Amino acid sequence: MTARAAATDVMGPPIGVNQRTQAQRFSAFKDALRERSLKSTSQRDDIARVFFANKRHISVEELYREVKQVNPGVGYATVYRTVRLLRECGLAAERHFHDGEARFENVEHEHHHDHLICERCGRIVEFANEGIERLQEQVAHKLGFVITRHKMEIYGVCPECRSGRVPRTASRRARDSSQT
Amino acid sequence: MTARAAATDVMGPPIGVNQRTQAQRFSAFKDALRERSLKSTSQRDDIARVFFANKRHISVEELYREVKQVNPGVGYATVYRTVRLLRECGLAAERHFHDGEARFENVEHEHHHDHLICERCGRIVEFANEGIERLQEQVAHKLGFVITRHKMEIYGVCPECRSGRVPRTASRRARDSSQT
DNA sequence: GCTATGTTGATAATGATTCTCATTTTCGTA
DNA sequence: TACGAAAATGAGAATCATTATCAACATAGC
Ligand SMILES: [Mn+2]
Ligand SMILES: [Mn+2]
Ligand SMILES: [Zn+2]
Ligand SMILES: [Zn+2]
Repeated sequence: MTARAAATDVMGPPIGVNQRTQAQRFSAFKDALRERSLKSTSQRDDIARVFFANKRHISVEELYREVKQVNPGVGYATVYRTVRLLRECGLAAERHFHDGEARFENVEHEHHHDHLICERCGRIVEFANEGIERLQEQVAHKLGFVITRHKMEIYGVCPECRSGRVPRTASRRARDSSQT
Repeated sequence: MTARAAATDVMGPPIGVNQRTQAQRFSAFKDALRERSLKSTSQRDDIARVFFANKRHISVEELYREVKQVNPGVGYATVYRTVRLLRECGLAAERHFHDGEARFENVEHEHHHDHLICERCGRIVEFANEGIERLQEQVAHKLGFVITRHKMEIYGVCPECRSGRVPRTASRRARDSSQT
């Protein structure tokens, strides 16, 4: 979406191409509801719209607050329920970055990716690396396992944080996913 | 410790060599207490002994139950406190395998390792792979990060579970770490 | 319009972990 | 060996994220 570094050798193919538009995602959601004989409601629509429009890796708390601004009546439980629904429909992916709360991101079908997380400022950078994936397969195969999924997160300090002028506190997990 | 496959190419050097004995670990613990001006108590000793003697990847709940058998007066909070202490002393490593509760394992200084987890029976197999570690470093470096730690878990189905005769339920996370 | 059925919001419940605090232990020192 | 400051303990309350409950309320097909 934003600028991309030409680091394809180590990084694998660019992340973020071939994304569905917000509108496409929204109608995919409506279709999924229909298929499952679930009902369309204003709160589901609002929550989904905010989710599709949003930056990546949003927590339920954050999503709840944003939805409140467009539809103040929505309850916490409904946000939880809808986010679970989005996950079940394959439109949202749930992540757990060891900061207690779950985070959700839009699913781009084509590209699996993993994460690099700055322990100082909370920034999250995505990456995909074919070599790592291949080695994982090899290891699993050697041990007789068939992989269903995997999780890999690298924690460290991002370049901005290392360069001295730290983005102070407060804006911790607000800033998110520079999508380098 | 047990039999080891000669899969060093993909797997890296064998895990589990150069382990300290239980007694060595225990006295390292006592030393750590002294260094920090913490007091030696019977409950700390009992909890630590059980932990050092135990199989890998034990949950606080499990540890609590085992400690109860040797010292029924020990409270839940003390087990939590002691396990945290062991972690701070570098004698225990905390893991989170997406089954809600934290698990702790003895730290073998020489060998970092990652995990393969069977989603069917809960079996946990350890592995170390130099190639993966190297690629992680490369990816992080390319993105300007300095790695502090990382987490990688592969989930799948183990050979036993695939071979039909499933170790029924119930023994879920009892069986643990075949240390292939 | 009229229901059957799914949905909602408030709130209680849950499960893992941490905190509180009154009581008890430990251990260096007299 | 006895003291007493400092630390540790156990029971239960508190916390935090998430899920369950349930009465009141929309939705959608007829
Ligand atoms: Mn992501
Ligand atoms: Mn392990
Ligand atoms: Zn940072
Ligand atoms: Zn299995």
